[in-house]
Amino acid sequence: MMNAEELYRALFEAYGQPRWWSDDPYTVMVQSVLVQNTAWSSVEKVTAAMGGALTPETIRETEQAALEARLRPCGFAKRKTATIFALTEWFGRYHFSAEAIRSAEQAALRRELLAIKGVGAETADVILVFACHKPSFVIDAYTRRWLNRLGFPFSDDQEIRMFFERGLARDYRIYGWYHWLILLHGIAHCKKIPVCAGCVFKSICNSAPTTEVVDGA
DNA sequence: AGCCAGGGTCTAA
DNA sequence: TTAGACCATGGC
Repeated sequence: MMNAEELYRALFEAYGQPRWWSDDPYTVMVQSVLVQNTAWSSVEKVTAAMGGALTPETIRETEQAALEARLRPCGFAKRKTATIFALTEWFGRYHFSAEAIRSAEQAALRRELLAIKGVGAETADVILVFACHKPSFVIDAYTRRWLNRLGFPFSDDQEIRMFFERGLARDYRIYGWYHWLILLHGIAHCKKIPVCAGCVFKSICNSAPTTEVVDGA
């Protein structure tokens, strides 16, 4: 059974150097809410439609009904709008400063984020890693499914968190890259309906077909 | 048609 | 504390 670091190397080997979510912390905050239970293509569509308007200043000046209308393609527009306003207010308490959130204490930031309605563990951890530069491992549906199919007996997210946080250097960049690699792998091979052809983990994956299937057959 | 998409909240037992 | 209903829209 591979450990967290070996799995990382295998993903890196297969997918190469992953990109960062976004260098702009506010973009990370908004998109992490938009993507909840939603296809990434919808997030891109809305983000593109907003043009360069993804700033706290612009969002604060936007009427609630207007923002709802623009977010509609991502689903759950009412709730996501409220959450984005709340997140904006939270960021405002740090004067919309990247440096301010990055110099704050990780545990306090996580508590504050989780106190915002519409922000759960995954969204909070995405913001912690990609916006606040804190090592807080992001566990999403792909992560659970991937580990499960590789045969790990984890029964809850706490055990998954320990597996990664105990096995890796506490470097937020590794956490972010790791999450992005799992995402890339998930999209390519680890959806609910697995695509085993060409998967680097095929030989050790529970969802791999027992009888060999030739690509394209 | 019906399932799926990078979740989160609320409620009942 | 855990499982299930519910939230909404678009793509395939």
